[in-house]
This record gives sequence, structure tokens and C-alpha cells, in this order.
Amino acid sequence: MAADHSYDGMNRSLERGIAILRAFKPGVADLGNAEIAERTGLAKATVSRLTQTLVSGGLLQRDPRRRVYRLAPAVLSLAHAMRLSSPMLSVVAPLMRAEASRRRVNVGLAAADQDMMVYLESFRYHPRLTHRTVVSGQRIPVELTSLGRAYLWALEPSAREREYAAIAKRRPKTYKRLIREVERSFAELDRLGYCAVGWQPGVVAVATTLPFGAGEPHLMNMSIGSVEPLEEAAHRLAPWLLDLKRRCLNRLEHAAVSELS
Amino acid sequence: MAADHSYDGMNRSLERGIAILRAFKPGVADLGNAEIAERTGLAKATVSRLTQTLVSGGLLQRDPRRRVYRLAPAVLSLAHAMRLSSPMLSVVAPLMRAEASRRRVNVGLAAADQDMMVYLESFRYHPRLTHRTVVSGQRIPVELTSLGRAYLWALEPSAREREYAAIAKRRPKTYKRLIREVERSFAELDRLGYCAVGWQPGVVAVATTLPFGAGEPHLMNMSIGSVEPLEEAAHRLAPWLLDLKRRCLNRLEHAAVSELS
DNA sequence: TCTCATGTTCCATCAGGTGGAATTCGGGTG
DNA sequence: CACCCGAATTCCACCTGATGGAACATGAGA
Repeated sequence: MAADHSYDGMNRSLERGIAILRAFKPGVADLGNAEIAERTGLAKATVSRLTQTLVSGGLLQRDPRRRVYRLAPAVLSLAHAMRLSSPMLSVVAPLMRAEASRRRVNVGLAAADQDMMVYLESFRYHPRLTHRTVVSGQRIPVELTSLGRAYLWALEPSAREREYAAIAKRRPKTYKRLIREVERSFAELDRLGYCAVGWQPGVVAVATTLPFGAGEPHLMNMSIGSVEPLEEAAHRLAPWLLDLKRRCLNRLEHAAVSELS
Repeated sequence: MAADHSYDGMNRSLERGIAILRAFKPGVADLGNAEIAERTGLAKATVSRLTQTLVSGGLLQRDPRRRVYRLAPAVLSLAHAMRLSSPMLSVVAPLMRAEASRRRVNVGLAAADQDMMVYLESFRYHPRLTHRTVVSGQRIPVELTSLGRAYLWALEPSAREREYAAIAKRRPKTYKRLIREVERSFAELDRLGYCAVGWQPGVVAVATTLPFGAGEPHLMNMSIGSVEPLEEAAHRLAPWLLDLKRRCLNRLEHAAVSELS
């Protein structure tokens, strides 16, 4: 999908293999070769060979009875390796958890993947159980959420333009209105260092950036189920979020320094 | 790595791309092109091109300053999609969690990936915090653990031989003794439906199979930190495990039936 | 048994992947 | 600031091996 670059330095087979993996998402769990071919626009024969390779590489497994493929345990291993490897996660997660429990709110950390935001970690506050991390890996739209807007805000202009183009393509109808809202969030971020959005009824979220290192920007949010007006809830959450952000950046600084041993 | 099949129906570039992804594991978080080339045995130029493709596909991200790649958020999304898609997980996990809390033990669900076992889910009992799921995706050796032995036991002879060969290659020294131990576990599984292993000091684990559907076998275990002798602890855990297994299979049966609507 | 839908294998074609060598890039050093 | 060194990228000629249409297998359902 997307603009086909005449020819960059990209490896075609691998690109296609990745496209096949990405065809699996929550809701589309099991896919046969035919459906994969349809969704990716690849030739049947090609899909057949690539899925074989993905199976032998352990990223897909097939259910021969139902003639479908699904994602294999190896993707869990990769995710596990990633979480352990991320200094961001290992340093910040404990602070997030403590804050979620102390303030009785949800606290999330996210980064961008293509034109979606992905939760790297999310501690949900739940009055009964202690908060558990369930939604790591969950994808949410960039243009509708506080996390996504903070992300767009953090981007340099050229990259931001690319994102806008993706949004325009995805939502031609509401595009103009969305951008206007997005830029109102930018103003908030400029002025106050956070933005507040209530994209799901009864849920208020505030988000900010967690700028560290050279890579992709990370975003942090805090959210709460609430009946009070957005403004009010946001004003309550924002100081907590900004304080948490400050402490996280401190810790990251320390961790980076002590790593130079 | 491993035996290079002269030429099966495998796509070489994709195979190599997967090999690169697999080079990232807990402990080896950041890899430069050079190190990837070394670890995978690929040519520098090839690695350079494939990593570019993986980055553009969102599976890797690069830290330009440190000149290294690491796994990208998209792998979390894939893992997330996988967990949601697995009927096994969604049906069985609640039962596992309840059991972990009720019996005050660790309860795990695993499947095989290549020659390792991968935890699909694991509820650790912890007296303080409620049990959380942390280790999903963690890899443990097949030959030393109760889960792994139950897996080997569930395999058909030809596949089991392949696993034996892999073990022999990995541990030429202790191979013979290991196989003897493994087959003692088989005897337990034949007689009692479970096997008990204490592969880490002070930890006793019992495991059994969770045969459902046509795909790869799933394994379930229960473990506990304990100072009592293995036999004794195992006798305490086994009835709980087998009862849990029975209830899980029931639920799976129901779920499968009601899916035919 | 026939039929239809889906997956796999074949094969001629040639796009495009490959790896050694040359080049560029960056960061550390005197 | 010029220099150097290791790493990454780009170039390029070679030719492997990926590709997709068509033929062939494989099951499931009628």
C-alpha cells in the first residue's frame, strides 16, 4: 500500500513479507493465503511462498485444518526483547506505575508507528485489582488523541506534513476540521506544555512529550474517566503529568550518565 | 544459522530479514550493521539494505547518534494483535489468573518457537502486589524445563527427533544425560499426565499439555518457590494443575462450539 | 462423484538482489 | 583545524533467484 517508491534501497521481498505480517491486526486474526493476497495486492503464488518462509522463520504459524495463518509465538519474543531493551521503558515504567496508583489515574507511554500511535506501556488504574499492563502494543489514531497530537507537535515540519497528508488521505471528509483541532492542541502545547483531548465520551486525557535521546519522540499521557467538563479535569491532571514528566527526564538523565561507566 | 537447505521454497531475502530481527534478543538490545553482519553471517552491504527496509517497514528503528538499530514499536503491535487473536489465550488466561491467585502459585502457558519455549502468558503469584503478567514472550530452554519436556512428549516422533538433534548440537557434552532425564519425564507424563522438574534451585514446576485444535501443542505449568523436596511439592501442585487443565479444555470446547453460530 | 475454491508447483523470463570495492560520513585525536 | 580511522552506504557488473501466470493438486461441500 501507500506511495510506491519507484526504487529506493528497499528490498522488495522483505517489504512484502512485512506487509503480510502487518495484515494481521486485532480483529483480523486468521488469514488464508487468498485473503492475504487480496489485502496486500500481491500475487497468489508470491504470497504462498512468502507465508511459507514466514512460517519457517517462526513468525507465522498455520492451522492446516482451517487453512489459515496466524501470528506465531516468536512475535511475543520479539516484543519481550524490545521491552527489556528499551531504557526508556525500564526507567520510566516504575515511575508510571507508582503515579497511576498514587493519583488513581491511567498513565501511558507511547510512540509512533507509521500513522498510528502505539502504547509502549500503559498502567490503568482500577479501583479493585492493582493496575495491570494490558494494552501494550495497542494502536490508537494519531489525529484524535492527546498522545497523537503531542506527537505531531514534536515533529519537525517536513515529517509533520507527511503525517497531515496521511490524515487527509484517510479522512478526506473531516480533514479540515481535524487539522483545526489539532492546531488548537498545538497552541496548548506551546503555552502550557501539554494538550487535553476527550476523544472518547467520558474520558479525558492529557499528553505531553518525553524528549530524550535522538530517536523518535516518546509521548506520555494521563487519563481518567470523568463526568466533569474537559477543562476542569485537564487542569487537575496536567500538574501531575508535568511533574511526572520532569521526574522521568531526571531519571533518564541519571541512567544515561551512569551508563558511561 | 542452522542447516542451510539447499533450496526449499523459501524466500532468501525474507529469511535473512527475519534472521536480522531474531538477532535482537534480551541482552543484545542495540546492534549496528557491522555486528548484525557478524552475528548473521551476511555481507555488510546486504545487511545495510535489509536494515533500511526493516526500518521503513517499521520493525526496526535506528538511533542515528549511536549508529545502532533496535526493535521498533510495531513489534509490540504485532504481539498485541497476536494475543488478542489467540482464542487459547483469551479463554484460558482468566482461569489461569484466578488459579494463580487462589492457589498462590505461578501459572504459565507456553508454546514452542524453534528450539525454545515461549511463555504466551504467565501469572506470577506475589504475596504483595496482585500477580501481574510480565514475562509474556520470555524464552526458556526446551530440554531443562517442565514445559519443554511436556512439549517434547507431545511431539510426534519425527519432530521429536529433530528437537533431539538440535539439543545434541547445542549441548554435546551433557546430551546423553539430558535425554535420559527427558525420558524419565516422559514416563511421568505417560503415567500421571504431568511431569515435574526443578531446573532452578528452590523452584519446582509441574507441566502438562493443553491439547486443543490442530496447531502446535500448548503447554501449561504451575510452579512455586519451595524448600521442600521436589516430589513433595510436585504432589501438591499436580492435582491443581490437572484440574485447571480439565477446566480449560472444557471452556475451550464451549468457546469452539459457540463460535459455530 | 462432481464441482468449486483455495493453495501449491512449474517454468520461462528478467527484475532486482548480491557482495566486493570505492566512497562517504562522523567522531575522536594530536 | 586538519587528519585519521572505523563504520555505513552507495556503486556496479554479474547472474542468482524472485516473480506471476498457468497448470496442477487438494479438500470441502453438494
